[in-house]
Amino acid sequence: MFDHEKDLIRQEFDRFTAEHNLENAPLNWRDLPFSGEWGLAIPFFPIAAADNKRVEPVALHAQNLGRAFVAAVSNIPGISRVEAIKGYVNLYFSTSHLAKQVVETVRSQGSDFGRLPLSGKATMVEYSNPNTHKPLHVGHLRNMILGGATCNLLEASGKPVVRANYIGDIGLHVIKWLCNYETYHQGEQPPEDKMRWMSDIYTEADRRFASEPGFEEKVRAYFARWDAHDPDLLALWEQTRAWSMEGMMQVYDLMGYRFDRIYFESEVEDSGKAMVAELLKSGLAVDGRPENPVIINLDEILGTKEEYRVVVILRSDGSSLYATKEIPLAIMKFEEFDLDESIYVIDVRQSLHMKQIAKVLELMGYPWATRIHHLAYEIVNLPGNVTMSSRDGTVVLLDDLVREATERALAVVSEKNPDLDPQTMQEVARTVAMGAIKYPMISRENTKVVTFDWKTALDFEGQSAPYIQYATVRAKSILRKANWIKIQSPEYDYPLSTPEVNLIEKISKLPEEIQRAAKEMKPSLLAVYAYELARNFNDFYNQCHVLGEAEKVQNARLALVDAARIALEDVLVILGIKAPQVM
RNA sequence: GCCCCUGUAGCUCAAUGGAUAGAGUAAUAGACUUCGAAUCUAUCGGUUGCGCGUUCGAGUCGCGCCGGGGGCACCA
Repeated sequence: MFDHEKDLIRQEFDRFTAEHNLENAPLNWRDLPFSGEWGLAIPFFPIAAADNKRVEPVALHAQNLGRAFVAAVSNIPGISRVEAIKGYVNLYFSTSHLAKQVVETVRSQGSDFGRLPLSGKATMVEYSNPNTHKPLHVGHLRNMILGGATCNLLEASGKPVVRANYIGDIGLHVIKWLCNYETYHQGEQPPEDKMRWMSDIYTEADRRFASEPGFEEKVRAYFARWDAHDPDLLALWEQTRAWSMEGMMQVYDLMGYRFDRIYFESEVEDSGKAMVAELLKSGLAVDGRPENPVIINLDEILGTKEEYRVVVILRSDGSSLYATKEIPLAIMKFEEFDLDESIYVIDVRQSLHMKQIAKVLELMGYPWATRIHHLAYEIVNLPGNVTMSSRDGTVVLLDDLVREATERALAVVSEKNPDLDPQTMQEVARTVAMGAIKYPMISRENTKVVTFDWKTALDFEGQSAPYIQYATVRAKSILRKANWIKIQSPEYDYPLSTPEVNLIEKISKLPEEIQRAAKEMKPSLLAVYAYELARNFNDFYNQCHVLGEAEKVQNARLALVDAARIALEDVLVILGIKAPQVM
C-alpha cells in the first residue's frame, strides 16, 4: 500500500548507508507499536551489528546510528516526523495525506480491494472429499471451510484456482447402505431433505452391521454381487448415488461452496489397477500375491531408513486401496489441467500416505510430483480431547449443528430485532448461524486440534463471526441513515482521533494480509485480521460520532465507515462468511 | 523403536526473530433519552512445560529432556 513512501525512505537509507560504508546493511520494515500513531519503523540493531567499525555495544550503536540517520534525512513527502528511539527509527505518516489515499483507494476499488488480478498457471485445491451414502459431520465441516477459504484466498492473491472434490462413491459403506435399503427400505423414495434420509439409512445400516445377527453375511453377499457387476445392483447404486449427490449439492449450496471438477473414486478404480500392472512391469512394485499384497518398498528403493516405509498399492486379493486410486487421480489432474500446484486438503493423519503417493509419482518420472502439496489440518475433537466416534454416537452431525445454531440465532434475532418480517428474520438467523459455526473452524491454525463444544458453537458474542457481522451491520446502518447525503472526496486534515487512525491503519493492511495468508496457506491469519478490523471499527463507532458532526468531519467519517464496510465484507467473502444487511 | 504435530492467563486461542507477550471467555464493578448494548469501559489473571545453545535481540530458530495428540504392510 505505501510502496511509494517506502521507496522514498529507501533512497534516503541507501544514501545514508553509502556514506557510512554500510552498503550491505539490511532494511527491515516494522509497524509502529504505538496505538493511535501511524507509520513505519526501522530497527537499527542489525545495521549496528553489521558495522565492523563499531566500538560501542550494539544497542547503543543502533541508537546513535539511528540518530545520525534522522539528522540526515531530508523532508520525505508523506512523512511528517522522524525520530530515533531505543534503537529504532520511527517514521510517522502525515495522516491527512495518507488517510485520504487509503480511503479513496478502498472506495474506488470496492470488492476488488486487497486483491490482485489473476495471472499464471492454475492451482488445484482438492477439498471436502465426502463419501456418498453417508452423513456429514463437523469434521467434514472443517475440511470444507478450510478448503473453501484456501481457494478464495489463493484467488484473491492472484492465483487462478480449480476447485476439486474427490468423492468416495464405492466401498464397504456403500454396500452396507444398498443392502440395508433393499432389505428394509425397498422402493422408498427420498424426501426433500435427501441428505438426512440417506444419512439415516446409513446409520441404521451401520448399526445392523455391528449388532444384527446375519446382516454382516448379507452384506458380504452383496459384495459378491458387486464384484460380479450385478446389473440390478449397479442400477440401484447409480440411482442412490445420484440421490446422495443431490443431497450433497443441497448442503454445498446452503454452506456456500462450489466445485469446478468432481472426481469419483469409481472413476479411477480401473485405471488404478492398470497402473499397478505398469508399476510391476517397471520393477518399482513387488508382487507378493497370493499371500501378500502388491507393495512398493520406498525405503529400500531410496535407501532411506524408516522414512517412506512401504506403501501397499493392491490387496492380496487384487482389490484396490486408497493408494491404488490416488496415483491415477493425481495424473489425471495434471493431464486435464495445466497446473502449477496440486493441493490436497486432507487431515493430518494421512501425512505419510500423501508423502508416499508424491514420492511414488516422482519415481514414476512425473516432474510435477514435487508440486503436490498436502495441506494438513488437525481433526475436530470433543471437550476433554475425545475423538468423535460414530460407534459411540458422539459424532456431531452437520445437519443437527446447523439446525440448532439456526434456532438459537433465530431466538436472538427475534429478541434483538422483533420488527423484522419473518422471512428476513429467518435469513438473518441462517447467516448468523453459518458464520458462528464456521468461524471457530477457521480461526485456529490448521495444525491445531479444534475442540467442538455446543456452548462455543452457539455463542454469538465476543471473538466470533457474529461480532464481525455486527460491525458490518452497524456500518451499513450509518450509511443507510446517511443515504441522502452524497459522500464527497474526504479530507482528513482535522485532528484525527486514536480510533480513527487505528481503523485506517488496519484497513490499509488488508492487501498485505491477503498475500501473507495466501503464501502460508493459512486462512486463520485472515480470520484473526477480520476480528481485529471489526474491533477497530467498534472502537471507532463507540468513540467517534459520524452523523451530525461538522460537515467536513461527517463527510470524512462517512467515507471511512464506507471503507471499513468494504474491507470487512471483502475479508468475510474470502473466509466464506456472509454478512447480513441487518441482524 | 522411528517420524510428524503440539505445549502461552482458570478455560479457548493470538502474537512477519524486534520496543511493555495480547484477545475472547469466566469472575467482579460500571455504560443504553445518545449513528443498533450481538457493543463498550475498568479490575483480576503470565517464570510463554524445563534446560542448554545460536543471535545485538528468542514465545518464535537449533539441540536435549518432560507432558499431550497422531502416524508407521493389505482402512481411508
